Order: sequence, then C-alpha cells, then structure tokens
Amino acid sequence: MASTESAERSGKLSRARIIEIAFEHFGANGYRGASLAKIAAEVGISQPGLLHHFPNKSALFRSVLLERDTRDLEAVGMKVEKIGELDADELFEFFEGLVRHNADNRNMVQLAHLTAAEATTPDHPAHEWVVLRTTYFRELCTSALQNGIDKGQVRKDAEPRAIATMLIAASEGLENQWLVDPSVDLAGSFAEFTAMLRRDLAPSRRAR
Amino acid sequence: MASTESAERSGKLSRARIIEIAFEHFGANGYRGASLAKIAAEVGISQPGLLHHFPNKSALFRSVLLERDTRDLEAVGMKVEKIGELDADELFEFFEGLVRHNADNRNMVQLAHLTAAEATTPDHPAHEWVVLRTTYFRELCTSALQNGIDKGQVRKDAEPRAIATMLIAASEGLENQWLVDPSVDLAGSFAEFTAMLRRDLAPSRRAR
DNA sequence: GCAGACTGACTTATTGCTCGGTAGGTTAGT
DNA sequence: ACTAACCTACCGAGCAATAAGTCAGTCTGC
Repeated sequence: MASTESAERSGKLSRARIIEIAFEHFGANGYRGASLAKIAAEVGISQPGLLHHFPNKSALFRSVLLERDTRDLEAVGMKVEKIGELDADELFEFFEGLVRHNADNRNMVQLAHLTAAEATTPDHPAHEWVVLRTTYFRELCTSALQNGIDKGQVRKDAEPRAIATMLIAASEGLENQWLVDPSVDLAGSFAEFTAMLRRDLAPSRRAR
Repeated sequence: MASTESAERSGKLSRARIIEIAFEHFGANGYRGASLAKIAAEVGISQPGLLHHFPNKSALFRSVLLERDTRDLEAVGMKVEKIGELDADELFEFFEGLVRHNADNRNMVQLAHLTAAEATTPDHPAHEWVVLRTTYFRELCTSALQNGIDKGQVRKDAEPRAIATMLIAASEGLENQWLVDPSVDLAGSFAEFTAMLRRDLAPSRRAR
C-alpha cells in the first residue's frame, strides 16, 4: 500500500494540469470541437499519455464539468447546506454575486453555454449534467422565492416558479449577449434587472 | 440560354431539399457536429452529389442560416422597411409574435443558439452572422424604445439600450431553458416578462 | 543494504474510422 | 453538342482509442 509516493504526487499534479488545459479547450470549442491530441500537446505529453489519467474523452469532459461546478460553488463562498434555505433577499444577493463572478470568468460561462447547447440529445456525455443543473437551479430559486412570500418580502400573489424562470432567463440571456459582445455590462445589467424585479415583487402597494 | 429546363427545376428542388434536411442536422448537432455524408444520405444522394450544389460545407451552412433568417422574417409577417420604424408598443407586439413563432419551431431556435455558442471564435463560418444578428437586433430594439420615449409611451428617464439588452436577454434566456425543458411555457413566460417591463416603463407615476 | 517484484507515468506505433473535398466519368434532358 | 445532375473511386488529414513497451521510483523479503 501507499506505494510510489512521489509518482502519485506527480500524477495528481499532471491530472490537475490536464483538467486545467482541457477546461480551456472544451470551453472554447465544446466537447465535439476539442481534440485530445491538442490538449495533450499543450499539456506537454502524448495523447495516449493523457488517456493514462482518464479512461476516455467523455470521462475527461465530465471531470472538467465537475471542476467547473466546484469553482462555481467556491466562488460564491456559500455553505452548500445553506443554499437550500435561502429567502428571497438572500437569493438576489447570492445570484448577483454569482453573476459578478461569472463576469470575471468568461471561459467558465462559455463552457456552460456551449455544453448546454450541444447536449440537447440524450446521448451527449453532458446531457444529464445540463438537465440536472437546470432543474436544480430553478428549484433552488423557486423555493427561495416561496420563502420570500412566507416571510412577507414578496407579494403574496407572485408565482415563485415563473419568477425563478425569469430570473434565470435574465442571467443566461445577458451572458449570451456578453459572450458575443464583451462590452455588455453583465453584472450591471443583471443588477438593474433584479432591481426592477424587486420593485415589481414588493408587497407594499396592496397586501391583497 | 434557358437550357435544360426540367433539369434546372429538379436542381432547384433538390437544393431546397438539401437545405431543409441540412437545417435539421445543423440545428441538432451544430456546424461541427453535422456531417455532409449523413445529410446527403438522408437526402438520398451521395456526398459529392451534395457538393455539386454547394461548393463546401461552410457555404451550405451559410445557406441554411440565410434560410433561417428568411423564415424568421416571413413568420412575423412584417414589411422589412417597417421594422426600422417601430415604436415601443409595436416593438413589444412584434417581439411577442416572434417568440410565439419560435415556440413552434424548436429546431430553428436551437440552430440559432448552438451557432451562437459555437461561433465565438472569429474563424467560425458563422461568426459574422452571429455578431451582425446580435447587434442589429439590439439596435432595432433600442431605436424602437427611443421612439417610445419620444411618443410618451415610455417614461423619459428610461435607458433604451439597457432595456433592449434586457428584453433580448429575457427572450434568449427563456429559450435556453425551454430547449432543455420543453415544459417551460416560452411564449407565456415572455408575455409575463413584457407585462412586467411595461408596468415598470409606464410614464404614469411621475413625469419627472 | 540490496536484489527483485511491482507500480504509476508515461512513450511510440498503429488501428479503424470519419471527415471534407477532388477527379473524372456517366446519364438524361434540351 | 451541350449542360446540369449526379455517380464511383479516391485522397489526405484528423479523430479516439489500443497495444506493447520503457523507465524511474519504491516497497518487501532476505
């Protein structure tokens, strides 16, 4: 047991290095467009050398997506267990933080969008990832908005699910445009949107 | 002149047929993922036979995008020259009609999204198409909203460009989710969004 | 403390496949 | 005869993946 200690250490190291570079390649060209040989070349090893660390292309891709999720979560600096219990105000704060973070990580955003667009067919290695991610996120927003209604932060006749859909749509749609035209102020525009949404959701006018 | 009349007719016919089928393939798999051989097979001709009608893959793709634009324009049943002169109310109506049309043409939407995600690098054959389409559309919305301000439909302190960005973001973001999960009510959600936006843009409260 | 088994990290060489694109010929209609 | 609409045959390149070997380091038994 615990054999070949330094070899293991160097293994972990180049594994991380591979994921790092694969991240860029998959982000720029998508799953289909990326080439194992080119990734390996940039890492500085042969293509079969790369496949020593990952059984196949699809597995490498999934590792990259996992890495993406991890960074996403780290970035917002949120305890995972707290995420399920947000109220509406906290949701807006959380979401704005996430978008601000995205605005500094273009490749990460592009990886997500390209993957989502590519993986509509169920045979795509990221199909499940896309579906789960989408539904989980919408569920998260929905329940936070419901909590907001219960707490009196949001007017009672609001529809949490519909609003959650809109909120996600705004962020993804803004990202879409920002990817094409980086002069779009992603974080600023999203903040403007949430401001408008909160104006509309305020319970003040009539309690009904 | 006017030689080989029926050959020409059959040529036009299979050209249209090729575009129709290529449309589906590019929509489902993107430019990179689609294969000329598979398209040709579904058309019922050989791959070089297909390349008799289009000089190369990229040209076929551009023809498909052109066809897409044409259908888009036809669908909203709008005179092209009128599109540049819309006011705010007409813009919302136009836009809602467009989204309703999109909701019935999944493959068309997916073609646009997949292409946009794929074509971020300038060497992609659709890069120019994506950039032009995005900027043109935002310009269109911006000027319509400005017309709305001038006409008193929209409050004077609104920022046309920012609102245009949001409007497009909402439609594209909703499409994003709808592509992953068809149970999302694309047209309905967008109508809800525009309703909220119009509430927010109404000049009534204070003229300022 | 040292020989030999073992392991993990690679290598080169190669396979089988698919890709877009080309060359050159055949057929049918005008 | 000419032309458009194909065809078969083929090319070179790139792809993911496999086979089989090299080599450095390390742990075990003596």
